[in-house]
Amino acid sequence: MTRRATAQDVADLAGVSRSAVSLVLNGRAAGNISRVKQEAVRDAARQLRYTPNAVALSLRSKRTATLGVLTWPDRRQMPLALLGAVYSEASSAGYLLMMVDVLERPGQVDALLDRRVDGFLVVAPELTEFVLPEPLTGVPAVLVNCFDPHLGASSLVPDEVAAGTSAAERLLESGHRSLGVLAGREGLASERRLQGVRRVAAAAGLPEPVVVRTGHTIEDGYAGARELLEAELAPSGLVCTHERLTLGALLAAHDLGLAVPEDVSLVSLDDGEQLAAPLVPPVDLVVRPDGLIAAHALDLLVEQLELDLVASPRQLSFACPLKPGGSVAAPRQQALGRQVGQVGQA
Amino acid sequence: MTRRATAQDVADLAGVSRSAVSLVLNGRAAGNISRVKQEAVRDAARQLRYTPNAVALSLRSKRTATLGVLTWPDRRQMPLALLGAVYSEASSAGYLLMMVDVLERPGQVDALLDRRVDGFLVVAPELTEFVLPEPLTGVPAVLVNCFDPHLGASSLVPDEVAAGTSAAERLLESGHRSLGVLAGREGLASERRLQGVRRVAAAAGLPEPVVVRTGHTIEDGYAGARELLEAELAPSGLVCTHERLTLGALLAAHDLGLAVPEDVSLVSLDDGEQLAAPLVPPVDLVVRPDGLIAAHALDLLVEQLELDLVASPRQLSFACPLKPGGSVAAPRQQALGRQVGQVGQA
DNA sequence: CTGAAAGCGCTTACAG
DNA sequence: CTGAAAGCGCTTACAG
Repeated sequence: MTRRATAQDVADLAGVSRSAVSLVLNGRAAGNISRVKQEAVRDAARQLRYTPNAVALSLRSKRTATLGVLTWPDRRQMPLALLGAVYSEASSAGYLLMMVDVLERPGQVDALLDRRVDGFLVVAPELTEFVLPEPLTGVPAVLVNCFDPHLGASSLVPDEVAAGTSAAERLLESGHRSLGVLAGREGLASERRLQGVRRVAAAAGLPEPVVVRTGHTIEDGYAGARELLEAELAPSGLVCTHERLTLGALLAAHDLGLAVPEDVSLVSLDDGEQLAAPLVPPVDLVVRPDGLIAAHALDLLVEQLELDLVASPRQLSFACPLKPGGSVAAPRQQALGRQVGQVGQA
Repeated sequence: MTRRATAQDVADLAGVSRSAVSLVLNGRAAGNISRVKQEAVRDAARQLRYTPNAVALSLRSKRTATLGVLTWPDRRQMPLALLGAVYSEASSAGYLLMMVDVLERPGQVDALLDRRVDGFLVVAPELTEFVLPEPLTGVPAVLVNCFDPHLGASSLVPDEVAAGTSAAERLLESGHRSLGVLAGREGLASERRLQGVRRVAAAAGLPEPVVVRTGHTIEDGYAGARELLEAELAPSGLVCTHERLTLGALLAAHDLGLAVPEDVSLVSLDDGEQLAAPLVPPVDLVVRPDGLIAAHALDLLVEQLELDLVASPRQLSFACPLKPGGSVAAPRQQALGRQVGQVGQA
């Protein structure tokens, strides 16, 4: 890297002092520096392509305009959609991000602290508890898609129970009376989404939904859906708590010769992978509002940074709207019963 | 953030000078500082949890131990696998990363330069040309999954032609003689992968593969595969140039009542989404060696940084190994012909 | 063996 | 209207 120009270089070229350069370039020249010299400074700066060294600036101002992001993958998957939204909001607010895998490399939290990032964002791949690490106490931080049980920082989370509720209601509204749920075995998100479905069924006086608890892979979804759909009294509508499960369920339905939505209806919850919505048919999706969550997260954090006060932690919850697709239809006449076709690899 | 201890604080507590603190903590105390004072310094540092301010360090050393990463999404998808591998290697080498969406926010390249990152990594979501931006000339930089036609920097790319070749050979070895290709409409990767397939077919004296050029979504794969599989002389083996196309193809096969691999064999190229391999059945995959590429990229860059010389640009190409799945089998007897079932939604 | 000084590149009071 | 000085927090020659 050829050495970059400093304020001194500009001053020399313009024939003024270093402080004059600073004044002019920061718009504080009014009534301090003569018009002629102002122009000289601007010219010199342009000519040398001068831009202040942000490191020096940071040392002086004690601000880096940089945020630390603590995240981690869940089943090899980073919370990409959420991170993207966070990045976008941070950029707009003038911050750059340093991301760290806090599970794999917890020590890097200290590296971030040493570098004097202005604040922290914790972005979880799945709703979970997250106890703020000890070195972060007193440091501005906001939790996204996770929350601190000890209330060490503000948090923003999707309302997963309501999301499950919406999914189930979508099926009810189309006339389904027997619901099945393909639910992840782990994690708060699975738990709450499932809870939402159950709540709706109970409130509507429906029989208990049939639930299969399973892993979170496509294969798991496939196997779980077969179990559900091959049962004696197979449900007519399925809620899948995770996108990859939905994908597996669709494959399973096909293997069983069941058409979606004619033979079985599907509603999926969103994990930000953009996997369920662009399926064939596009699956009805309860969407996590990543953009909204990220925008509020940055508002909250930036406010703390600019006012230089650590606000008392708040917990914000976000509704998840339903994005209609083509995977829900009225159930076939219940009375007629239904035969599971024996097509494809049985 | 409660004010963090400085070297001065440690010196005061230990009753020595600031320079003594620096010497001791940097292991240069030997024969300079008395044993007693050394201990005093260490104690004080521990007690105050002193850790040097990396910003001040950077101002002095002109190194930030930070790398700028230029990347961008392709069809809303970031090159996650590659970025993850790059992150992991960078961490191991002691570097933190600042990532920037260079398409959406090209101005942030300057922000990175102002912050004096030590070097740059450009990580492309799909093989492509990438002309190094003007402000980066002379700055240590390495291109990953892309290359500069003007040779402005070293680059590391997967051998996409050979990847296509491997995919096709996989089918040939199982006895397939009629190949179909579902190929993305855009991008060098599609082009080269397709070229690899064609080359194999030609070399083996097979008929020209039937090619459908299409978009890159799951729906595109679905539609394209139907076109291919419903044709008069449908191919017995399919190569899909992208994971999402593969997914669509599998759905299409199912809708047509074709079992994989009994009725049609499938091989996919890898885009790092981990979508094709965990399918049901797991699809045979030609894998991009992200870990290897990332490791070499960092070696190349770190070498430049530590030797402080900008090496003359090199172009490295990486072979993509085949990861066998369960989606390839010998074709049905050609002579018998085959009927496309009319199951599912036609 | 130890402390005072210089300097990395900035900006902001503070004299003149 | 302008320049010299201090200070952000470090480390490394350099005197004593």
